[in-house]
Amino acid sequence: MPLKIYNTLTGSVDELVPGGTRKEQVSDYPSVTIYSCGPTVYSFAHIGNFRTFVFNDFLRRHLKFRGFKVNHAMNITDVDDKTIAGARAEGISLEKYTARYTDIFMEDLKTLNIEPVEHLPKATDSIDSMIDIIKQLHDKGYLYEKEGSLYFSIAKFNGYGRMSRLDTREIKSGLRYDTDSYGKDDVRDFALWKAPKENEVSWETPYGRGRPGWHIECSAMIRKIFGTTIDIHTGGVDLIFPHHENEIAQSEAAYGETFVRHWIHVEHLLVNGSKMSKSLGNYYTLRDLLEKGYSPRSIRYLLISAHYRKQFNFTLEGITQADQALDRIDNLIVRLSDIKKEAAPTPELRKLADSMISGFTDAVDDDLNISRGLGVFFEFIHAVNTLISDDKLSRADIDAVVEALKKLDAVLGFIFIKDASKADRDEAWIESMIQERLQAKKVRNFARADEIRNLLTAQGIILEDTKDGTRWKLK
RNA sequence: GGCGCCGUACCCAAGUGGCUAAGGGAGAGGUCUGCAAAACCUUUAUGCAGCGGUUCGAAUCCGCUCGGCGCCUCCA
Repeated sequence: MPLKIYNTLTGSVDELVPGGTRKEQVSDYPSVTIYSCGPTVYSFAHIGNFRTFVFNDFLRRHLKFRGFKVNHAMNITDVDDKTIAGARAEGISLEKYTARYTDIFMEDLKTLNIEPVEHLPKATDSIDSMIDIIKQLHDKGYLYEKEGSLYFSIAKFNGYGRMSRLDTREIKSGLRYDTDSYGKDDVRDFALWKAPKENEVSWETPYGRGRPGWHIECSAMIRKIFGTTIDIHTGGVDLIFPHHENEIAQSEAAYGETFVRHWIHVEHLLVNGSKMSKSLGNYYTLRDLLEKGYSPRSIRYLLISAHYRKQFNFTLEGITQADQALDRIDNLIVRLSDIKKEAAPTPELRKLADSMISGFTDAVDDDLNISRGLGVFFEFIHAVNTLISDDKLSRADIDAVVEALKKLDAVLGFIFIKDASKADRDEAWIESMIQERLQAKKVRNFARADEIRNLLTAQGIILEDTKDGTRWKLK
């Protein structure tokens, strides 16, 4: 079964064909080239931003799981109005200012168990490629200059607005003007290169001093890193227009070849029914949530668990529910490791594990339907639990389950990461308390047994009495 | 005003023409237990916002109505 993903450009669920030519074997394909719109490093990213980044990670992990090679770039926007304003407000250099938020962002990615991508270019390192685009556009007559800024003329580009289906629309009249729209020939024309303002960073170019417009950096980096048409470009839905539409226009006008084959856009995270955004102030940063005691693992689970093309209402209760779902996974692992029976492996289990993996793969291959995939996974957990309860599994079966879980975790990235480690606790002491309690129970000194249990509970340690003994876990 | 998406149980969420409407949380019952807790098992929608229509057959297609959201402006 081929891997199919919704393509914003065509408006349909299309098979992913890296390199543009269909092959017999997945291994015959060239690396899947992916570009993801990254953050503007002017402050902390919020959890809505991370929905997209977690999605990017899920996508690349699934591609690798399916046997594709992946070559993935994500940009860091380190020069724009907000970063310039932020640096100025603190009286430090733009570099120093953006380095701080870049570091924070990278830490947050790591916290969420997001894999590093192959390329992490900064806008300010790609100025030469931007100038090349401008040169091409200049030579081909797509740009004009107004008051020292260079604009792209969308009227000259055939097919502008194809992806956002904007071409038939009228931009609503009476919209407020932003400072850049001043003097443009068409309101939709966009700045490629902005005239320098006083005390602002700027670069020298053959077309005058200035700094990059927003859209050009992505086109420039893609050109610089991948050279030609790439397979996948991802970002939030809010970038479809105008950002991605403008990228297409300037890249295809400059180089005369298809820019991106497959556009993938992630829907918004909502809070109380409206879009989470900095300007509305209704946002949580990752660090806000960690301070409240929620685990990165639960947050990753929550963000990944809803289908990427559906708006998702974010709630704290949702994180708690995610946490409970993860408990169910953890409990399976604990019960497995407690199996004592020695016997030959159960063929039934191997079959169960294989069909779980293929069911999961089919679900995720179908436009990354993670919700269905998780359903398959939890049905498997249920089935294995039943086998354990019926005493049908032996120690020889543990590996088959763990192996299957590891395969899944290569895609999900939340099964085997641990937040609070048992090793952080004084295990020997806990074990001794458990032994003392068992002794007390034996001589029917239940008051002492309960006292010990309460003492441990107060420290966040939960005792589980099973017929094979007592085990403990952290709350 | 233009374009688009969504409305499935107490909550979250799959399913987009055809067996008994996945899965997670919560609730209820059970197993285990000195009692608990935890864990596991069982269970919870004759119905899929409402009303019409198409069809042998619709949550799924079409129309209308109601409700919510997004984009059209910096934004993941």
